[in-house]
Amino acid sequence: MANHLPVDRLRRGLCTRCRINDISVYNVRKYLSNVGFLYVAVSSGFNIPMKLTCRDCSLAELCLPRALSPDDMEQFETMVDQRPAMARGNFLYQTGDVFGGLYAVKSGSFKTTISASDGEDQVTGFYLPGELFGFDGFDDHYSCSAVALEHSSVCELPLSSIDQLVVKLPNLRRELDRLMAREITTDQSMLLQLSRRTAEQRLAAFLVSLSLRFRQRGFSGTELRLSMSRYDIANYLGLTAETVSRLFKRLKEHHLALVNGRTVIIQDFEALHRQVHGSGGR
Amino acid sequence: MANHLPVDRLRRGLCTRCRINDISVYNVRKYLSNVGFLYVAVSSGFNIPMKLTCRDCSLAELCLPRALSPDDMEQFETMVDQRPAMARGNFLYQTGDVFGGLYAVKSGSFKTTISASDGEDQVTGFYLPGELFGFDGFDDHYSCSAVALEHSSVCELPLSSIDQLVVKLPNLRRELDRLMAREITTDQSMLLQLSRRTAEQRLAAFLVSLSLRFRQRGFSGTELRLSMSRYDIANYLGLTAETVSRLFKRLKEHHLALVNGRTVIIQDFEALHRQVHGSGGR
DNA sequence: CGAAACTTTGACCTGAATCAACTCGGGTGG
DNA sequence: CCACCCGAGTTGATTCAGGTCAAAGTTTCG
Repeated sequence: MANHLPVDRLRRGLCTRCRINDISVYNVRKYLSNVGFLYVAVSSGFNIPMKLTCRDCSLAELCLPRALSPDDMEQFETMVDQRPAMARGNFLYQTGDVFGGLYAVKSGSFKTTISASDGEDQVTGFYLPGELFGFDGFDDHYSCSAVALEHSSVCELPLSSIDQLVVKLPNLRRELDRLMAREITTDQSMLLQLSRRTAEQRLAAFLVSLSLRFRQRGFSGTELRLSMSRYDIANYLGLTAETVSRLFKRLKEHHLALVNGRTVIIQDFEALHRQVHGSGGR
Repeated sequence: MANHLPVDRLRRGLCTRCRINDISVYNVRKYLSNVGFLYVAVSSGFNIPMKLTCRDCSLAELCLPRALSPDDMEQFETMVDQRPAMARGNFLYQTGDVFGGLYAVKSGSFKTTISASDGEDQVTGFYLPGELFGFDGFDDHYSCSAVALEHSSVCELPLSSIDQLVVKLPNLRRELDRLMAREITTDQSMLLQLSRRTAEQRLAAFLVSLSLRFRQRGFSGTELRLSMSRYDIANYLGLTAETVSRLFKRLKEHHLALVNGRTVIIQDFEALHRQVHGSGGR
């Protein structure tokens, strides 16, 4: 069960396999150094409490406070609460809960879902380490539910802190506005996806987006481990699990990607990219 | 060419037919008073410049500053620019334009569209008087284009003003956050619409939403005049114009609504509402 | 080790897209 | 004032992408 990650990230405590960024407290069994990469296998050791500052966090340059000066960062840190790790399938918040604050993924991953009156759910987003979510609650109550897709942990920025901080740190306000705008933009491009793209194009877009986000986080952009089920992917893309399964099969046949269970190896990123932006939808 | 509206709205200058809220400067030809309603016919008189304060605006209780105290409102007013009226089909801003500010619809209506790399457009929203839009630009550049669907005018809240005001008026900041969150929420419920609902349900939801919004604005909730084409509606709902046309026909047959060109008379609101929330999509 | 949850595969069906006429209404210019 | 034109809207015939149902694998995890 080995995986690779850049040395400097390991030093600062990022584990790629389980994506928990407190690797220093983990039981590291074995590692091999190799041209800037280490192969590590990890086990157990979850839930060890440890106050990690934002400055030390391996996700610092991806996360909310990245726009802040060192001084501002210090103020910011004191307002952030680190939540205990959560098991897969647990809710961080549910539809209708009073807005408590925003959350940054520290490790693991989350999905947000909105539910129709008849019980049908729609997955509205997946969130990877360093990504901020919870904006759907800014209007007093969360309109979505957030569920951990695997063993995960988050940092919380409570509403009260936000109100205090945005006055003191105008940069933070701008950054929050920007992130919120980005949430709107991605939702809207999803609208375009869902109504104007074929199933094939949607899946390609999904893989391309995941690949880019993984790479940004220092993971491999070509070997991905999906933390969400076929059902979640299908639901997110407005398809059925069966269709997603068949599409994965087609990707294999066309040598665009190797898919085995939840492991995806992207063989031809360019081709996938072309498929997304390729001429016309349906 | 007559239409009705509450007396108190007329005094404050709201015309229902053309939805221009400077009716006092219009040439009112004929009116009949009747149990709190007036029937008016209006003509010509567009583009007469007139500085209208937010406090006098008939949309005050719907628009952005509604959360402000009279004192705050006074500060707010000075920052709002009234833009000249625009003809149908003109762009207020286009994809890629540098973010200039947010816009509130004063009269008429707008659509926002996002365009795919291949030129295909997707309508992401329709905006009625009193509604605020332009949030898609908060991340430096507008990701959508905004087009006037009819003769329309807007109030502009420039970015520089926003930055100044949110510091002075915390209520305004909260209200902006709330509106932005609402934008996210409606986009996400559109995601659900597009991927989990049948064509019939989507159109029903569209009509229900329009009806409620018209009513909120003091217009009739049962007799609507659509300012957008079948193509726009279809595009917004992820359908084709042909399908929308057939669905309207079906609504007529089932006596749920009378549709004639761009005039819609809702006959059975409850039934439409049930259709939206009815058990299961597809 | 075994149950439950997730995936894959196949056969079949259907809702909405596509393509192609045709109609209607409003504006224009002779 | 009317003939013409053009874009918007309607209607019908046909097609097919992706949904549905069913049943057999395959992980995963207690």
